[in-house]
Amino acid sequence: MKAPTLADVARRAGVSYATADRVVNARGGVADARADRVRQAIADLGYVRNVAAANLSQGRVYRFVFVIPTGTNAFFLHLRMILGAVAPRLRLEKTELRIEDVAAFDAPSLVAVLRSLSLSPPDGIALVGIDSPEVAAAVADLTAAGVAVVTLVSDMPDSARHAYVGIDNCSAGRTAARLMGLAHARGPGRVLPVLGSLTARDHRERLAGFRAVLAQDFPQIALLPEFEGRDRAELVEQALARLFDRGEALSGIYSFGAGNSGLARALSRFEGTGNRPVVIVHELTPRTREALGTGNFDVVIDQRPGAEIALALATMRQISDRLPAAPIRPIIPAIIFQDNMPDPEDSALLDAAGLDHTTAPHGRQGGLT
Amino acid sequence: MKAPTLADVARRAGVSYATADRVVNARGGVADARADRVRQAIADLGYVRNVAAANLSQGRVYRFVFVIPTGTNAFFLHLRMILGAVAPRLRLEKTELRIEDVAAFDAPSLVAVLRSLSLSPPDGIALVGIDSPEVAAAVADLTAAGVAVVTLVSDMPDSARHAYVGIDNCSAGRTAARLMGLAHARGPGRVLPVLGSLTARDHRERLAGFRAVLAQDFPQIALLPEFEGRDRAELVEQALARLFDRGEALSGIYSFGAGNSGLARALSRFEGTGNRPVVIVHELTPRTREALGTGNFDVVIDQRPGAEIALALATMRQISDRLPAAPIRPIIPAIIFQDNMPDPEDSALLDAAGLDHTTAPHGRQGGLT
DNA sequence: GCCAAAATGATTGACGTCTATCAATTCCAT
DNA sequence: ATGGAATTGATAGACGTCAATCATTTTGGC
Repeated sequence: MKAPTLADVARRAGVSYATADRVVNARGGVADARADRVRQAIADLGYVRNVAAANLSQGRVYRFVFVIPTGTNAFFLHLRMILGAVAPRLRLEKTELRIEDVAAFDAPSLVAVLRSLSLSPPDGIALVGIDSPEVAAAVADLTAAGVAVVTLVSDMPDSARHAYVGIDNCSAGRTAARLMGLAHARGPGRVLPVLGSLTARDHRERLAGFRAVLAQDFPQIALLPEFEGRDRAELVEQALARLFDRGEALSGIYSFGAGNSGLARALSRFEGTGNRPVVIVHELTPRTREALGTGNFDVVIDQRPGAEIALALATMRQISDRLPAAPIRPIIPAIIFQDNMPDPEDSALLDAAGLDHTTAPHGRQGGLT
Repeated sequence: MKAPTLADVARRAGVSYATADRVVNARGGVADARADRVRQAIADLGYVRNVAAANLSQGRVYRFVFVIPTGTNAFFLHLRMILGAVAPRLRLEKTELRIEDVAAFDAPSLVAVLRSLSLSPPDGIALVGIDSPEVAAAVADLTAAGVAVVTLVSDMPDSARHAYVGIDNCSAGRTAARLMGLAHARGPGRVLPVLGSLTARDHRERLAGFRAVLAQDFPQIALLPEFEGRDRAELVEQALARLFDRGEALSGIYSFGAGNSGLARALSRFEGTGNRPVVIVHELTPRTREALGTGNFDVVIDQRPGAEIALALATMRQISDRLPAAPIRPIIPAIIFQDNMPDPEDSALLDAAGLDHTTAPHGRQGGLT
């Protein structure tokens, strides 16, 4: 009752091992009729090639590249730190990680990096999606060349990327609105959305989800026009300071871009007064962690970069292994209060749940031993 | 620059391959001095045995057993469904899953199952912890026999189990309290805790966390004595009905046992009145999902059984592989509103983040290629 | 110094796959 | 029919480990 090998397939198809091998490894030079018989035998026996044996024989090393924006954005710095921390261990698993820098929000720069990568293509590339036809074209070239391409954090649904690894940003925005509504259970309020840039798809989606739920379920909350902070802390701080100086009575802030240290500074004037607005932000960073702890922020929605990296790696490996694609589901964000902050040193680690094994099954085939 | 093999170790230690093999596989018959030289060579070279090659040569199959309580508890039914769904795919990875039934909350029954399993010990066992010296003794025997033992959902910190796979229940209770407090931002209230049984460690921890945060940060909320529903829906429904009939003005309910369908029925009397208490429950099930959708519950704290199973499998595999133990971190629960419910059919699947690769690294060794 | 026991070395076949080479067969166009 | 091309078969070595066997050396007790 053990798993069939390629030799079994060859025997069943009535061909030699060499011919069966030519078919499964697409080496060419096999007549159609024979190739069909081999494929039929594979289907009949349910043959799945033994990736471990294959990799052993080839001495295969996976080469994966993460293309990460540069700059002071705390989230991406965190992503880099995790990648650095897991790289040594991954080497034991014959996986080499490389980080390529790219300017943030800069399509031409991203295209240049992708083009340069295609000179000696790695096995897989993870990149933060940007809405741009040129980037989409570069991605298409890479996938055509057999590179596994996944989008990280922000998707490019209209490109040829194999999968998106990240949270459902619309759902995250809706969740933020629900939390905001919960905190306004017994009264009206005025809420300000602060974002990085409307050119980023993930930010657009969060805003749309936030708006939709507020409009539908919380008519007592007035939504102010969003402020575009361009991920720059000082801009955020200034804008809020001006608002507060004008005497604007804010009951809530939803900040879903970077630059939250500016937000924290602007809020310091409320310390001890007890009438600080409700503050919901994205991404657990040293700053937001601190603000949660001191009670200056209420909620952090974290996209769990460790889980994202783990899933990205597993996805790229699976594509490289030519395994039947398992459905990739979005990362479920963590909703964090001062009471359930994960251990800071743990957040440098990959998130639990192995992907070889944590691969989702195809359907409802059911049946235990 | 490739990874050292056992042949390299033998050469470095100045012994034959056979001797080195005797050491790493604990076959005995090696003089201490020589064994030490081999171990030194292993340390010097950083040798890590190639598990894939080893398994290939042995035709190894992992045998893992999940000991799951019987009964109508929706959460455990869900766990069983996930296990059934992933079993076929795991077989491709040379992993055989088996479920053993055990009566819920019943230490003698659990001991009997564990004893029977030790007759032909599997490679790993995952079980729901019960506070009991007899169970702890049975676990100790199993680990001594070389079985990888992990506790699932509820821990047994004083036993010899290798790891706990589940959420931090104290933190979950604190989170629930924070959410409850957020919803009471502008006024006092009376909150009722509903639990399954105080004999279950996970329930005790949730209650303790919930109490602590309410007492510390939300003095305006009065905490009623907890109700023990014994995971039985009809008991929960009756108790609440009596309470409401008496005119008790509840502003919040935190239910962290099973039997939430009874809670939903008891709450139906508030439909359309707009003054239903804030309801926070545990575990995403068909019932709680429905109640979230209709607006009868506000928040579900889900321990993500798919992620738990994935992590349990990865952990057992890692122990079986005699790999350096990576720290096991708690599962981060999902906080779910009507706005961010995961796709129902997805919840039958394992959670993302492969564990071979999603294994956490040891420390801060750092350094990319 | 002798003998048994213990320790060590040397080697082989298996696991399933990939790559490569060479020989043998079939096909097709002329 | 004949030659060249395309197809097919047979086989070997490599990957790193494990299990097993048998031969050889060393050790320790007397």
